[in-house]
Amino acid sequence: MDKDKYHHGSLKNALIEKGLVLLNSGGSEAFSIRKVADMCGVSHAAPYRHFKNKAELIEAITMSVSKEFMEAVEKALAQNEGDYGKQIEILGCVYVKFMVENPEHFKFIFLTNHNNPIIFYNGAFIQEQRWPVNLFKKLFTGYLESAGRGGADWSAQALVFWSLVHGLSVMLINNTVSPEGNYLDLVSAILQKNLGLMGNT
Amino acid sequence: MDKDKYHHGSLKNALIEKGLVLLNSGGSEAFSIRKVADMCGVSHAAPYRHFKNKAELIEAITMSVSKEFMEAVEKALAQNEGDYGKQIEILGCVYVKFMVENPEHFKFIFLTNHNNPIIFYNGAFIQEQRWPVNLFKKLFTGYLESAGRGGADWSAQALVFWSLVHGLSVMLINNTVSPEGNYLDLVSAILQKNLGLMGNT
DNA sequence: CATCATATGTTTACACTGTCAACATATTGT
DNA sequence: ACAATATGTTGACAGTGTAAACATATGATG
Repeated sequence: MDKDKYHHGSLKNALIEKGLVLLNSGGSEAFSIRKVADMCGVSHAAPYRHFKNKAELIEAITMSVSKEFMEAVEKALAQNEGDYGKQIEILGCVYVKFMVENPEHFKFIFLTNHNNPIIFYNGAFIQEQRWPVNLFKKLFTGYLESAGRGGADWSAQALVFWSLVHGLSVMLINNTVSPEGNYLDLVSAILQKNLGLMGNT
Repeated sequence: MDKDKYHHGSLKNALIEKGLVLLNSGGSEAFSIRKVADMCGVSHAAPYRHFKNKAELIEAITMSVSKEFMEAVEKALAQNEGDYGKQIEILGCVYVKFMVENPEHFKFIFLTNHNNPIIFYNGAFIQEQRWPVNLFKKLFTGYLESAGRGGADWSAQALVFWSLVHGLSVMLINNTVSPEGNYLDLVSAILQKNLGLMGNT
C-alpha cells in the first residue's frame, strides 16, 4: 500500500485503531474526528465516507474494544476449565483489570445507551449483544450445581456479580477507592467472599 | 432584581441551576457554556467572570448535585431510625433512584477523577469528601452489631454495598439491564438478600 | 480495451464551541 | 467625589462537526 496513493486502502480500520489511541491518550474530551483523520494522514472529511457521524465512529471503536475484551475473557477462562467458582473469580478479575487499564473504553462502553438492552425478565437475561451473557449462564449454573444448589436462580446471582465488578471498576477508575497494594487482590477477596456467601444460603 | 439591569444579581447560582437543566435535558454532549449563558439571559462570555473554564462550571454543578443527594439521603433515613438493616436498604434505593433520575449528574460525579480519593486502607475508609462515608460507617457497624457480628469489618461490607448500588445504577442507566416492573423492587430484593447473607456468615 | 457507475478522498463552507483581550458599566470603600 | 474593583459585553480566533460540490480511483460491463 503506497503512501502517495489517492486512496488509503483500509481507512475504516485505521480510523478505529487510531481513534482508540487518541481516546486512551487524550481522553474523551480531546477526541475529535478531525484529529483522527489527521493521524491517518487523510483529509478532515474523509471519515464521513465510512461513518455517518462521530457517534458512529465511537460505536465502531466500542465494538472493537468489546471484541478485544471477549477474547481476553476467553483466554483467561481456558485455564481452570471445570472449576466454576475459580472461573467466576477469574472472570471478575479480568473484567476489572480490563476496565481499569482501558478507562476510556469503559466510559464509552458503559455510558452509551444500548439500543438492544439486555432485558432482565422473569429471572432470565435475554439477548446477548456485547456482553457474554451465555458465558455467565454457563458459569453460574455450573457453580450453583457444584454447590448443591442446582435449582437456584442463576440470573440473580449473575446480576449481583455483574453489578459488583461493574461498581468496583468505576470506583477504582475514578479513584473513589484506592486500595493498598494490588487492587486485584481486593477484587479477588471480595468475589471469593461473595461467592462463598452465595453458596451457603 | 430587575430584568434590564446591567448586572444579573446572582449569575453564579443561575449558571449552576440552568446548567443542570441543560445537562439533564440535552445530555452532556449538548452541554455548552454559551447555551447556559443564553439561558441566563447573559452574554456568551459572562460565565468567565465566575468560572475559570468549562470544567470549573461542571465541577460546581457536580458539587451542587452532591449536596442535593446528601440531603435526599438524610431525609430518607430520618424514617426507620434505629433499624440499621432497613436504613441500609433505603439508602441503596435512594442512591439508585437518584442516579437513575439524574443520569447526567451520575456521569459527571463518577467519571471525574477525584482529587481527594477515599482511600481504602487497612479496612477503613479514609476521608469524607463527596460521599457520606461516616454515614456508611454508622449504618454498617450498627447493622453488624445488631446481627451479633460486632467485630466484623464494616468497611468491607460497605464497599460491597457501594459497588453493588453503583453497578446497578450504571446498568439501569445505560439500559444494559431493564427489569420488568419497578426497578426499585429489584434493587430492594437484591439488597435484602445480600444483607441477609452478610448477617448469616 | 473503453466507458461508465460507484466507492473513496478533497476542498470549501457554515454554524457552533471554548476562551481570551479590550472595552463598558455598576458597586464599594475611602 | 472618586478611585478600585467586580461584573457584563463585544469582537476575535482557532477548533469542531457536518454537509455540498468536486475529484479521482476501482471494478463491472460492453
